[in-house]
Amino acid sequence: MKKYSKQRELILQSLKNRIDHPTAEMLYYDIKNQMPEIGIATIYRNLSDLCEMGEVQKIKPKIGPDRFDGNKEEHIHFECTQCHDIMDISIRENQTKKIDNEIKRLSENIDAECKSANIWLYGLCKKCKKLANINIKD
Amino acid sequence: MKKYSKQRELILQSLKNRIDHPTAEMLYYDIKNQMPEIGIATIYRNLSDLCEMGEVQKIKPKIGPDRFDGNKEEHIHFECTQCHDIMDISIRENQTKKIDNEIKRLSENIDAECKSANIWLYGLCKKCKKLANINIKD
DNA sequence: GTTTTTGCAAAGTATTTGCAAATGG
DNA sequence: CCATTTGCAAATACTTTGCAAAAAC
Repeated sequence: MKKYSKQRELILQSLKNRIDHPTAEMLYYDIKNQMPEIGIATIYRNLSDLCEMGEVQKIKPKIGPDRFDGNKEEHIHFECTQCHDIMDISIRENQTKKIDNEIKRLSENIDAECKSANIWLYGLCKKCKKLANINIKD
Repeated sequence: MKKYSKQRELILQSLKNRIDHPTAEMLYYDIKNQMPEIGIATIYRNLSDLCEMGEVQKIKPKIGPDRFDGNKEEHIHFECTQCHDIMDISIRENQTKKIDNEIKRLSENIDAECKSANIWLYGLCKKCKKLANINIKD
């Protein structure tokens, strides 16, 4: 049976308070401020548990260590190919359905039972797009 | 300037000959049969080069080390949540466009310039679906 | 001959595990 | 009390790097 732990609660709240899809290490330093004795292993163990509990999502960026996402709303991810920030893009019901229908149809091609889908977008984020424009003008 | 290398050629051919999205290590053992002196660092270095050259794609499964894909046709990936095999699903022109249009529209939500998209499907592959059915009957 | 690539070993990241002590129910 | 969780240190898994020798051009 799963027992409450102060550490797990802090990790979950800390993750929910940020929108930047931190790595385990980033969360570790964040939480160390409120609880200096905490160990990195506790972070990894709890993130793994929280994933299994469906409270948190582990995501794999193109570059760098795994990141974590505490957003439980329906959304997809955008990764900037320049600064590697990851952003959530929330999607509305009707969009979801349109895409899902199209995608689920694809899994018929290999005779598999598709349970879920994951969509990633890549490109330049707002910030990096702006920077790119400045550099062109120089 | 990039020079030809027997090793790189072998790695690329070996990857193109298989459909199982091997890890660097799996390719290493495969290629060791034809060239026993080869080192694992050569595999990693060349896979990384081949990625930059656009000959090969590095993909991140939910579980385990990075995998590599030598299929240059338009396709998406299906990962079995049971056996963790990864399969290609080829998509036809008209399907691609429908999905792409829907997806690219999403990136407008965050004011980013979307350059590419990646779709993953998850579920039970044909093999594991069959096995699951047998177990239910027992 | 110069530049690139190789194989090997060592180093570097990221993550997991074993274990005795602490905490939760 | 018993089960779970913790912090620490050590172990593991995966990948990259430095370097002298070999291969490509």
